[in-house]
Amino acid sequence: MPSDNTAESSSDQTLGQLAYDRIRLDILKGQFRPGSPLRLQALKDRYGFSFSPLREALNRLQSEQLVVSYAARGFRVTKISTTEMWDAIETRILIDCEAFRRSIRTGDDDWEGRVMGSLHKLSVCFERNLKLGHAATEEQTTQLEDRHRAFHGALISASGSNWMTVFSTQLYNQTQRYRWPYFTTEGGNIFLKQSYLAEHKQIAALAVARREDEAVAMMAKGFRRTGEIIESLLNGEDEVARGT
Amino acid sequence: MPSDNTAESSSDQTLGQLAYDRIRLDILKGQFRPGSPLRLQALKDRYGFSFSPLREALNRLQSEQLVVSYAARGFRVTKISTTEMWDAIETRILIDCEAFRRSIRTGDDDWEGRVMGSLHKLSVCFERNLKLGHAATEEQTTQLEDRHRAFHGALISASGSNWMTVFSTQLYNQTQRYRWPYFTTEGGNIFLKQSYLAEHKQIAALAVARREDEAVAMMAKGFRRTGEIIESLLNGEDEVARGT
DNA sequence: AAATCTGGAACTTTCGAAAATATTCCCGAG
DNA sequence: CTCGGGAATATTTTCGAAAGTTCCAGATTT
Repeated sequence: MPSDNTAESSSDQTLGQLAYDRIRLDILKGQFRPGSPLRLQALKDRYGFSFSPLREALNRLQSEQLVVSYAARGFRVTKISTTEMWDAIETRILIDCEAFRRSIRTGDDDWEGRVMGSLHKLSVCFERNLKLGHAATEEQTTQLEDRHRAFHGALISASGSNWMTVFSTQLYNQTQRYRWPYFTTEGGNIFLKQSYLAEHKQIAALAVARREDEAVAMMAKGFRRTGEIIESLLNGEDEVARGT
Repeated sequence: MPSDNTAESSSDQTLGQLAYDRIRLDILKGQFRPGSPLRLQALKDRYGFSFSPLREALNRLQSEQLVVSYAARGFRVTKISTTEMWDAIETRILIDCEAFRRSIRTGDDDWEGRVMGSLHKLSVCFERNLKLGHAATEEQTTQLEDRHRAFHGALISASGSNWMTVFSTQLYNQTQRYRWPYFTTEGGNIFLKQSYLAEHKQIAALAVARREDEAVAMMAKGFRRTGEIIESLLNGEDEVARGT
């Protein structure tokens, strides 16, 4: 079954690349608790890579703020907290909305195609999940996340700005960290909410209709609403709520 | 002579840290031509670090878009071009202006102090440079750049957003790459233009006067004008103008 | 002459161990 | 009992060499 994401797919990846991909995914999925140390020996045992590629991966993740390092004391998963989450969300609104605006203004047929195409793939997946009525398997959730990411990528893919794309991706990664732990719960799984899919359909419709302000406003609202859902769930937990 | 920047200064840096700092600085100063390969042996000879710390540094720089890597073919300095420059400038305007706005709205006495203090240090340096009337030494230019960076950092230092700060720094680095090569030329050295200092003084004045819109507008205008100066100089050169 | 092999040099990437640095734990002094 | 001191242990960081790729030039074939 062919993969969904737009990976570069060249068969010649270095081990460092692979290690980077796998560790990043595991952090995004919360396999390592935020704030916990990433010991090299443990990573070696887990993935089978040796020190060099692991170090390579960790250094890159450090620049992307998924990992922090302390001189001679190794690496840790970056902590999470509601203030950190809101910072990521509000900054993403700043970036994505501007990139979205530009795309709506200058996007051509190809862009519209990407938007509607990725929306369709998201919908298919989404409805399968809705029909299930409960938390899906890990693999299904992964696919849903991938397609959700692809859809948001498509929306801003005609911005013409490389930097906005890079930053958007980085912030998407951050927010995914907050979403993922709740995909197993009823109330927290946004992919189980009918309204969430409807909202995305409407954003796409407004986009191709070139109704810029409405589209952008709806996107921003969606980001904030997701934040509120997560926040209410986070407040129910001890460990994270008082994130130092 | 104590350093100007707000480095963490702890005496215990790893070699990887050091290598990262030095290579980054050399890229920003154009010591390596954009697009040129960064061979490990050459870097080892130049800095005296061995492969591991060098690799560490290069991987981090890759995440910050200062170098690109090709699997099993090593690292290169990322290319420059006018379109890349304008993307960095416009994205920086988006980020910095929002962060500036927030700082003006919520900044306290400490923030005002940082703004006026860093402005003063910049002015002193600037005027010494102006008095010289010609291109300064490398060391003087470095100090000027450091203080210029510190001033812009101070302006947005009360934004409350970690992400905006991170992105702003990254974009500042990019734009510095374009400025630096022209510090040795009469027409291109912005630090030799009286108006450039006056503008910065005015931005600071408007900021502490909480005249938000005017301050932000002037900042954006300044960024764009610098871009135009660089662009006109770049067009005079072959190699860079047709950046693929 | 154009295109395709092939061998070796130049580099990059990876490994495993040595060196350097932090952390833990135990013990004795106050 | 509490508080350092200091060896023993755990971990990170760095090194140099081995393994694996790419690149290039020259020979060989179409």
